[in-house]
Amino acid sequence: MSRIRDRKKALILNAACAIFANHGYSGTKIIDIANKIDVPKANIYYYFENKEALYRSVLESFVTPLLQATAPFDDYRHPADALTNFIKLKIEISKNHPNASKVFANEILQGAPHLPQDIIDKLCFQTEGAQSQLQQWIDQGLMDDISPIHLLFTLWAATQTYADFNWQVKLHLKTDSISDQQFEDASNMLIKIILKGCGITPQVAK
Amino acid sequence: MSRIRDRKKALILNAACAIFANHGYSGTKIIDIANKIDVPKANIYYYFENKEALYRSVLESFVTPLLQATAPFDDYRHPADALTNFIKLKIEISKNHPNASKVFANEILQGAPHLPQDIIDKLCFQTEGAQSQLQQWIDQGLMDDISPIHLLFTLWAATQTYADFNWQVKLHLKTDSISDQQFEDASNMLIKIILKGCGITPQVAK
DNA sequence: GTCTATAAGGTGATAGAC
DNA sequence: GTCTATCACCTTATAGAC
Repeated sequence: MSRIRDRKKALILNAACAIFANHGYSGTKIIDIANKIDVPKANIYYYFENKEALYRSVLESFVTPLLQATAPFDDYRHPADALTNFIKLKIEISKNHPNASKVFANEILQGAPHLPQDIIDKLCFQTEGAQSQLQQWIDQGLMDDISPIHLLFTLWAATQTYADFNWQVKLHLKTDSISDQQFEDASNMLIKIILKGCGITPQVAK
Repeated sequence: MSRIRDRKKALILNAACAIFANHGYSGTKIIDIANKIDVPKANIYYYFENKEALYRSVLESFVTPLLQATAPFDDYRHPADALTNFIKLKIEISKNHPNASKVFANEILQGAPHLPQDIIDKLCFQTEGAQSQLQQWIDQGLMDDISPIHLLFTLWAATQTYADFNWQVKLHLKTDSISDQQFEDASNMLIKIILKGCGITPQVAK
């Protein structure tokens, strides 16, 4: 309703996201979230019913960008464009929402004990669509015969890793924070390897 | 010393691995580990100093196979063989040690708060070696000019995903457990995409 | 809407009998 | 080597004043 309420909810959600990402569900204490944004602990409970509801809100906040990233499979007629844009979008997510990505990854890692069924259904539906689109392109001879679902697993993993395992990425890139240039390097390398590896030749200019 | 002691330690370690994988460090209760193998809680404390020591032992148990997987970069003269074997070994690890892989992944995800420095050093050392080997092959014209470290990030992510995110893999493959055939499919697809994507032509038979 | 104080419940770790 | 009983501590969640 009120803008103040929404702003404060967003503030809490953002702080919670960071703490949950670095400590997991059980490792996160409400008091740590409260301290991070200098509010009393009870105030958190005024805006969110309990710890689990807060956690689930963090999870849900990540679903929208995640679903949007799959849009290129519907929007483009040629795999070169679709895969290029999909990779770019997924790397953008890793760059802009590393903490939410980590919370989500941790959730999947542990077997999705808190993930609502309707979210699972949405993700499955999108994945089915992407799979059948890839299969069409294979049938049309626009790309090599590669198992669509395994290709998706690789694309998800290779793009997410820049968020979920950014500790490792920073360690080996010897940097404190991954630069825009490095995200672009990652994106370009992946596009190059995936397109060439799938035998996709760029669409002929019309 | 005694074989009985070692067997029991291994039993506890194995149970701990499964629980830590599914609940994280803080979410894991010693009593759950004890119940899983029907021993009293205090018995766990007889074999391991405390919760953190037990957790660290689980982490350490995964380092040996992890380091061995990188061996192909030293053992082979041609990127086709090295990458093929590296992918095969990493997929094998995902198949045989999914829980340990999850514990390790979760540790990295959270910024490696419990990972001993000597393990970090070993991993860095191996990675440096693999990077310079890849660079040599690029310089020799045996593969395309692809950032070695970004290629490694992709290889790690794409292989690990079959262990760490196996919940998701099972969901989309519509199976209760990933079959040997499916692991092989994953391995073959990755080898195909990566070799072709990196412009690597198989070594000419001598 | 905000915050202090406290209730209620659970967990890591150990002492000490066997 | 094994196990029961218990301690000490900590966290979620709420009641009730402001």
